[in-house]
Amino acid sequence: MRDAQLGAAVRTLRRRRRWRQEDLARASGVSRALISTIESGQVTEVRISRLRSIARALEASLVVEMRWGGGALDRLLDERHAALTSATLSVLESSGWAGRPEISYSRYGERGSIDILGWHPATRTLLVIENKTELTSVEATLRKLDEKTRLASLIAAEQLGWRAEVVSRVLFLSDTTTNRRHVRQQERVLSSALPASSAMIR
DNA sequence: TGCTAGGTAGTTATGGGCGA
DNA sequence: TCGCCCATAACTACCTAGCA
Repeated sequence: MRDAQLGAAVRTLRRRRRWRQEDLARASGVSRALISTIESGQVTEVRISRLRSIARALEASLVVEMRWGGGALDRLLDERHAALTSATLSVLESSGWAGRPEISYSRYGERGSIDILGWHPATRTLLVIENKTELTSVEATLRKLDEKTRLASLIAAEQLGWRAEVVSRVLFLSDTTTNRRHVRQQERVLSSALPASSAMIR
């Protein structure tokens, strides 16, 4: 949808309710000036969170999709993830662990892929590693990591013949300002679920 | 309802300091 | 050297007020 179309959609839905811009502004918690800006098609400087509030007030939903170079964006995102996976494998292997990337599974209706499965033969320890270039949702990440940790010993035994006595888990994040901020904001949840810091793990 | 000016609060990038 | 924290400057989104 183009910017002008988005503005027109907001206006149409607003008028359908017989609301003035003032009414929509109050319902969505933004200023009337912003409603006017959006309806005139100048959406580029408006935050997505504001557009979502307005859509919610109109009982509509906002779907944001980023496109670039056909399927090139997916490939680029994969490249960043692959680079992080590669770096993680290097750290793992230099510490005497074996590592297998992208172990897919489908069990009990749960399906997905373990980013890296680490194995330490001497201690029969299995390490479930989750790599994130961007930490968007801590809850979703921890939920998925729990699922993978729960299934890891079964998957490792079936697919790799690794019979573990201990299963642990690690979350690797790209070192970005945004990730650091998210970690600070969700510190209590993260430190409760993953108590060991980078230095301790190393 | 559209538009603008001026002001403000929040966000982000960057760099430096400190301890392990 | 690395990880972490913090201060700061620059930038941006959004507001109010006011006029057409």
